[in-house]
Amino acid sequence: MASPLKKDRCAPVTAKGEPPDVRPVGGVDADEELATLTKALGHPARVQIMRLLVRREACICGDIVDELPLAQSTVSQHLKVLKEAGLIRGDIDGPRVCYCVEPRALRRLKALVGSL
Amino acid sequence: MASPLKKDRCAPVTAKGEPPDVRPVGGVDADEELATLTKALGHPARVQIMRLLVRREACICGDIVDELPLAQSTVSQHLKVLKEAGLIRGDIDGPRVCYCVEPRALRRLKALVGSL
DNA sequence: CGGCTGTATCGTAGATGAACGATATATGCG
DNA sequence: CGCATATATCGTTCATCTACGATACAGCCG
Repeated sequence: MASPLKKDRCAPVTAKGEPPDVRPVGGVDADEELATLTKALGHPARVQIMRLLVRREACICGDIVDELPLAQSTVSQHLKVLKEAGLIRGDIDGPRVCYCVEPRALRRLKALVGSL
Repeated sequence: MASPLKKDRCAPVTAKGEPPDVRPVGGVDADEELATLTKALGHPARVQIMRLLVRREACICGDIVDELPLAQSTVSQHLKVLKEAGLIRGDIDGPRVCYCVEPRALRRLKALVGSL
């Protein structure tokens, strides 16, 4: 049903050709940033969403709702939290929205956590 | 003033001789664990506390209160959150309490974040 | 055009979080 | 013993989070 390609719309998760992140991993700003990112991730549903988006190497759309035991509006709220933290991106794809991981933010998160 | 050694009381932060963590980094349990750990870290004050405890390679005690612009009771609450998440430990050291990072939990957090 | 579908937003209710001051508890000291 | 110090806990207030249903909105399809 529907189009056979519901994924492979956003940028690839494994973006390798980008410049390295030169921002410091310490200091007050970095602390704030780490707190913001971890807070956004600090809910089981949002962890699940991130894993879904990472596992499928492309992004999926509202299929996320089907994977979680939550109402559509609730999932949309969680997606908004992740988006506002910069961890994911939502590209409008016709009537639906295609979410995908923002590789830079994910790498940044790993760097900040790794600096502890 | 007081005793010249207010630190160097808890276990070393760099515990190298421990067995590797064999728990899976995926699955529902891991998702819950990651959410719990990141939620605990998801506040600027708690990030600062973690950094304080990590930077001093040994643990410090109530000096944390002096470093943060928060009331003593508030700091104590944040320490409780971190402790309940397993990220730090508090060893009673006479009249004070000596907090230090729990290296296993920190490594676990890094592994879980790294698995994303 | 008009309806269908997918998504976001609104409004609301209950739960949790953050911060503080006040107070309790425990330990060492004189 | 009684006081001083260090930390935890209590009680409270205000803000934020979580979840839901209802509804609004936007694009496609017939």
